[in-house]
Amino acid sequence: MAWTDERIEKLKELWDSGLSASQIAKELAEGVTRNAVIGKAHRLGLKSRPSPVKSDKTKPKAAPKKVVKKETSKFVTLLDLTDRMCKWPHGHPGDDDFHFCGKSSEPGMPYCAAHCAEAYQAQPPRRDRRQQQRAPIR
DNA sequence: CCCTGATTCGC
DNA sequence: GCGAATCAGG
Repeated sequence: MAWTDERIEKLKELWDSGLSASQIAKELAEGVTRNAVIGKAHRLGLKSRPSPVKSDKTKPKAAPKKVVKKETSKFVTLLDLTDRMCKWPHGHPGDDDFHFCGKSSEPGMPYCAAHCAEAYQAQPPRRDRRQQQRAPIR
């Protein structure tokens, strides 16, 4: 697929319109991918516009932030866990305060007694729950 | 995971 | 010159 003058014209037009490369690719169709669009746009010298990535690394990054953090991680992290530690999670994975309970687990159990109780509650039967709520006779 | 444009490199 | 693959960030 060659870049005819028509296509190039349209490309410029759409690009200037602020459409994204993928949008333009869809618009032009004909087996044109966004990569093709971007590649051509570059060759044509079309600017980079609100390009998310590159741009400038103008990052003075001078925000001391007053007493940043505690360097001594007091949390039980995934790496700290041994098999006799309670693996009950606190927080969300990925958060830097994500950690585990870490207390001694019950023998053979992944959690401490308290968290075993949390984890292993039997779910009340979903069917046949109808009569449970009935007021005691008499 | 979805998206963005940028770059590289074999064709 | 072209664009898929890859990269790098949102």
